Parts: sequence; structure tokens; C-alpha cells
Amino acid sequence: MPFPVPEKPTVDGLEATWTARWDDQDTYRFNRDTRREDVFSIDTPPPTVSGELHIGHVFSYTQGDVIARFWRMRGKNVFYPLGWDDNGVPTERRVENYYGVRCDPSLPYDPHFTPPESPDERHKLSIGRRNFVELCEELTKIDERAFKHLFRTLGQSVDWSTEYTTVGGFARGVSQKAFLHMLERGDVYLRVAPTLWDVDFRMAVSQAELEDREQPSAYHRIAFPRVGAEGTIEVDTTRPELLASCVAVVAHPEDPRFAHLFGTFVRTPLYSVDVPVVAHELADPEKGTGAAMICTFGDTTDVTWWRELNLPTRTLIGRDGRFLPADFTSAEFSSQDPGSAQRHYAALEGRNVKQARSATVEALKIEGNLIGEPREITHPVKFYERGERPLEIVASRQWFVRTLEHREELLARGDELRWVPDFMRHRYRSWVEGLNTDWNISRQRYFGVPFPVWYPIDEAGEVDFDSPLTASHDLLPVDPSSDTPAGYDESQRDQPGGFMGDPDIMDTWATSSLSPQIAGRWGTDLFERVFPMDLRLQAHEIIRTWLFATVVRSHLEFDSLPFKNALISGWILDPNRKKMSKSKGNVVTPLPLIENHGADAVRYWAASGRPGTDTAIDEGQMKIGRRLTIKMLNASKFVLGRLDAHEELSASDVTAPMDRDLLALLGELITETTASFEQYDYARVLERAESLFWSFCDNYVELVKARAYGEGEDRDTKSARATLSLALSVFQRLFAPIQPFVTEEVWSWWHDNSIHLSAWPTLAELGPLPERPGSIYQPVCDALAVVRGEKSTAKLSQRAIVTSMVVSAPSEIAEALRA
RNA sequence: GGGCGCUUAGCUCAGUUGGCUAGAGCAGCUGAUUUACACUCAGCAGGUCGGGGGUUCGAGUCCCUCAGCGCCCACCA
Repeated sequence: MPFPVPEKPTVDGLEATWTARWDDQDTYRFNRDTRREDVFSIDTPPPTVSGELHIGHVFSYTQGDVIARFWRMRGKNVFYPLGWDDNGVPTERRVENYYGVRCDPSLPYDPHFTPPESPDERHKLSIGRRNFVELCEELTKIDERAFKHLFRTLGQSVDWSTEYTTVGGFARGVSQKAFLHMLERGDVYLRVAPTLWDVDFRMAVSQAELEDREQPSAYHRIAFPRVGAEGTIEVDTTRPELLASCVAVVAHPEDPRFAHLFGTFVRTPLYSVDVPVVAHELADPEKGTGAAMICTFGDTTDVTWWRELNLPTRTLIGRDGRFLPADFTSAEFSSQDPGSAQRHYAALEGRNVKQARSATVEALKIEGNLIGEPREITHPVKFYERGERPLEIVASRQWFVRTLEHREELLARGDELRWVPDFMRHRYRSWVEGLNTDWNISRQRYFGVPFPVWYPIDEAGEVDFDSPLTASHDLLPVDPSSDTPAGYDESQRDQPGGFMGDPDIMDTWATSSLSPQIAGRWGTDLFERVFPMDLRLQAHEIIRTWLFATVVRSHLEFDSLPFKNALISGWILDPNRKKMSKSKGNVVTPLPLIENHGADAVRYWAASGRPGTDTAIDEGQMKIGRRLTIKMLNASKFVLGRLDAHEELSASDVTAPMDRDLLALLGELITETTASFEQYDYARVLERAESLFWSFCDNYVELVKARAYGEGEDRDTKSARATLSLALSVFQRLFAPIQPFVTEEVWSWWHDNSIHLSAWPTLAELGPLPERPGSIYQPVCDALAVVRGEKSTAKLSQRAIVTSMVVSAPSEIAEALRA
């Protein structure tokens, strides 16, 4: 009696069927009651739900899921959690656009608020902070549903009972606890410092969030008259509008053109402020005139000069990117001609950078201080990666994590980590070597994890930022804007003698860098069983952010790496090998691809991309993946239809030399694929397994048809059946991590358990194997090819009967051919 | 400026420590025709392995050098 197989097996609908079944049977449930050494834990990136559903998700998470499924079959208790990154700027931006609103923290809460029916992009409705946060929560819930649907349809073997969100209560508590630990250890400090600032988002930006963009600009040569001497010093600048914030002119200490000028003064044009000529080796004699003006602040070099040369501060640009009011009679400027300075500055005040620049250039031309015409150039300018205008540098109060003083230890952590592929370690190293500021973790935004601190206000109304009041650990998470510090009550908020809550939220990386602590439920018994994680899974563009930040937090908190291995995936390029981006409009959404080709086919494509290698979207590859799934269905149907469900077959029934040789090849394949998987080389597993499987179908199965049809108890017949059964079982399991749906389907035709909980194939189940795998199988296939070639040349059917054929070969091979 | 990666058939890519005549899939061409599979099967054709030099009995593979593409990092006046 054959196994019951469907008459017309199909790949369509497998996703829905098996996703539901896996839910019912808790197939991927992590068993909390295991020893650490039996666990394989994976640290997965919480996807930013307010971003696009992106084919990149499919690519990198599939590669991780394949690894998770392999280790699960190897008998590990696999911890494969997933959370959603829903806090921070991307969510706020999305809410603003989606509902047409803007957060104004000064507005009160409106409990009856409903978002506008039709959002007006241009005139956004101002709403209070709490209403705004409610909209954020509402929208992220919708987004999370869409993401979860994608991940499930894709066959991610996630234990959904571990699902978390980075703005959820537990994650907030973990973030605040970890922050307070850093504060107690002195790993974090609050400081007013010049900070890179996005004038549209009106928030500070960390070094990790910067990107350079080539921008058109122009050199303007400005003549500064010397004070108390004849002549001028000429300076090239791309930011003439900052002239009023000039605090010095700098040149290289060994530059002979300026050696006699150091210590003298020059007078700024238009504003008549006397500034010193100073020396610093960062001044490049090759650039411009060799002398540069130092402004507070035009770029990060200005910050270095200002700090190292102890220069004064003349702040002009406000948090909104517009020029602030300035008093040129004040000591800050001590202009030699305040009236004229004030008149010139009137053209700048309240204007943005672009407007101020043209006004300044006009004035300089009129006053005769501009030498020649501006010379147009393009040069790299720092932007916030999500921003639209160049960053300014604004002095503001921020929380910083000490990273610079741990540079050497952090480099050593990078060396200690195993990177797949190995060369990705260079990216980490060059990032850590290039760090130039501590990690700024505070953001002047609303939807995120607040800092669990308040500041006392003295009787005079001055805030004491040096003695923050911290929340008690057992009360976390807290919201300092509505909770009160111990010993105070709400009536004292923002009052002399009272307190103020820290107004900021944490940078999104300050939370997601705790993903092992959040997913592993830091503080519970689970954490000891999963930490440090065995594997971190992520794409290469967030090495400097997520990976670096996670290493920092783990190093400071636990003095260890957060994970032992890092599997770094490449980027997805569009079919023309261009990087996908929203602005180019070439972003591919994954669900239609899954619907067209099937999840297993899309996974096949993802698993054929090697770790770290950028891979183009290739629907052709998905079609090949689909062919493989269909082949698996049909081959399984054929083999199982020939077997007797009641017949016990084992490796010892495999007696024919040809059959034993096939098993030897299978054994070789098992050894190789197992080793490859252990090295995270899932792509090689796929390539090798696929190659032998296809040969098995086209050659072996065709060859043994005659024997397999045999009804009798002939030994060779039984040998063929045993081989078919064993080989099918092995192939189904080899493909299970990569194509979980079809393999589960075909496995279910002859097994009760899930293939994903069955054992990864081993050599032992094949019995004693002959040496020299392929020594019979391969010549037979070659001979077959010759025969087929002859038939093809003769334009005959492959079914044509060969009447005579002379083969000279060793007897065993000849024997196999005779069949 | 420093660093990393890539460059093999028309396309997408394998090629593990140097070793028979350089592989696969797709596309192309020629056939087969339906008792597992037309989302099939068989066959054919297609490459001076980016250029140059070197080491070696032997180099796609190791070394040097040049070029192109992509990326990472950098104090970018």
C-alpha cells in the first residue's frame, strides 16, 4: 500500500496552510528550560516599522532564518526572537505626514482629539505631546501588523511569544535601567557642547548618523585689514555668512607667509571685530590662501580649533537654522564700529543660511572686501542621513556615552568577534579608529524612551544640571514629564525650589543597542540562557551604528561581547545593480514577489546570495527556486507513490553497487553541507544539495524506474526502494532550512512530526558506505549522456530502444548499466 | 588621503589548501511529446578567467603593478 500522496500537488497555498499549522503546534517555541550549551541564540535587528516594507528585509532575515532552522534540526534549542523598532524620528516623521500633524509640546492634551480626515501637507495641525504620542502608537500598531504578516508569509521561524517593541514598557525599562547603570559607573555624562544639529528636525545628531553629500558651493576670498599695521590677510571661505561669528584667523605654524603675523590682529570686514591671527597644524597651507577664518561654528574643524586654542564663542545660528539677534555693542563682539556692524547684521537677522549668504556677499562687494568673484566648487558637506539641509553646529546640552576613552578596548572587542565574511571587520575597525566625539544619545524629540532623570531648581529658579535626581530602579520605566522624583510633588514642577524633568528622549540606537537585553529579558532566568548571543544578524550599513553601539553597551555593562559571531548581509540592488532608494523610486516591495513566485522561491533567491555580498533582485533566480520546489513535490510524489507504507526499509537493504554508490555520494553531500552550514555558508549548501538532487531526479530515478517498478521480492528491487526512500528523506531534510514550506508539505505525506523538528541528516543513518563515492554513479551518468547524445543527434525519442551498445567498463559499472 | 571588496560564457554567479581538457543556472539554438513533473526532458553552441609582469614542472587560484566599478573611513576653510 503506497503512501497517500496528492494527485496534483501544488506549491500554491503552502504558506497559509503551514504558517497556521506551525502556530497551532508551537513548532518554533523556545524551551526556556534548557542549559545554555543546548541553546543557539540569535540577535536579530528589530525592523524599523515606519520605514518601507523592503525586499532587503526578506534577504537578510531569510539568511538568518536558514541558519536558525539548521541549528534547530541539529538539536539546538533555538532562540530566534523578533521585535519592532517603532520609536524615534522615523515614526514621528511618518505620523506627521500620515495624519498631517505636528507636535507642539506647549499645547495641552485633548482627550477628544481625532486626526484630520484629509491631512494637509502644507499646514500641519499642531497638537500636544500626548496626543502626538498616541498617534505614533496607533500608526506603529498598523505598521507592525503589515511587517508581521510579511515575516510570517516568508516562513520566519520566529517564536512570536518573544515579540517586543522598542517603545514598549519592557524595552523602556531596560533602556532606563542600562542608562542609570552607565550614570552610576560614570560611563555617561551631561554636557553643553557644540553639537551637530539638524535645523529641520531641530535635534542633535550623532557621528554615526552623518553622511557626506557633494554640494555645490563657492570659495569667497575675503580681505581682512590688519590692526595697527598696513596690509590685509586674505582668507578663502565657503561660508561668508558666518563672518560675524569669526573669532580668529588661522594658519599653519610653519607657514613662512604667516609666521610674522601670529599674535597680531585683523579686523573683520562689515563687523569691525578684532580677531587674533593664530597658528594650528590643522591649517592646510595648500588650501585656499593658507589662512582660514575660524567661526563658531562653521564645521567640525572650527570646533577643534575653538576648543584647542581656547577661543571665545560668537553664536549666530539658532536651532531653527535662522540667524539670531546679536548686539554688536556687547562684550561678546566688542565691535570697533557697532553702528555699522548692526546695520550690516540687520540684513541677516531672522534669515536662513542661504539668504544670509547672498546678503553678506552683496555687502562685501559694496564694501570692497571681496577679492575677485566667488569661485564655484563642489565639496562634501555633512548631512543628517535623513535630513534635507546641511547640518549646523549648535551649542546644546546633551547626554554623551564615553566611547573615546574606551577606543582600544572596543577595537579589541572587534578583533575578538568572528565576522562573516571576515573582511567586514575592517569596517568596524576604521569606524572605531575614526571616532572623534563621544556618543551623543539624547534627541530633542517626543516619541521614544525618556531619560529617567529630573533636575533640581534652586530658589533663584536656576536649574542644577550637575546633580540629576534619578529614578529608583524598581519604578522603571518612568516618564519624567509626568512622574515626579522622590521627595517632590507635581506642584513643584518647573518651579523655584522644585524640579524639571529631562525633556529629551534617547537616540533610537541607545535602545536598539540593547536588543540582546530586551529580547533576552534581562533580569530574568532567560537571559543567562541566551547571553552572550551565538549570532548577530544584520546588514553592513549599520555596522557603525547598531553593531558598534551594541558592542559598546555590552562591553560597559557586562565586560563581554554581546554575541560571538556576526553574519553580515549585503545590500539588495535593483535589477540594474543600482542601490535602491525611495528618492529613485526603485524600491521593490516584497509581498507581490512572494505572491508571484512563492515564499520558498523567494527564499531560494535570498539564500543564493553569499554573506556580505550585494545582490541584485533577480526574478529569474526566483523562478529557478520555484522549479526546485515543484521538483521536490513531484519527485516526492513519485517516490512515495512507489513505496509501501508498511514496508520497513533500512540502509542494510541497500545492496546494489549503484545504490550503495549513490548513498556514498549522499554521505559526502551531508558532510559537506553540514560543514558549510556551520561556517554560515548557506549558499554553498544550496548549490551542492541542488546539484545532486537534480542529478538524482534526472539520472538515478530514471535508471532505477525499471527496478522500482518490480513487484517481486527481488533483492535489487528492494535495494532500489530502500535507496529511493533514504535519499528522498535526506534531500527533503537538506532543503528544509531553505525551503521550509514545500519540504514540510512533502514530509507530511509520510511523517507525523514536523520536518523542522526532525534531525538533520547524518552519515550514520546511511550505514557503512563504500569508498570512492561516485566511482560507479558517475561513469553510469556519463554513459547515459553518451546514449542520450546519440539519440538526440539521431533526432530520436529518448524512449527509443537501444538495440545494441558496446561498453567497456569494469564489471560493477557494466552491471549497473545493464539495468 | 587611508582602507575593503569586486572584475571568470550574452546575463547571474561557483571555482575550498596552485594540479587532468575552466563549471552551473538563465538566455540562445536543435530535438523529444505527455504512466512524478511542459513550472518537463535530452542535446548543442558559447570563455586567450580585466591588462601587464613575476614565482612555479604547473597559475582563474600565490606575489608585484596598472585600470575600471562599488563601498567604508577621514579635520571637508
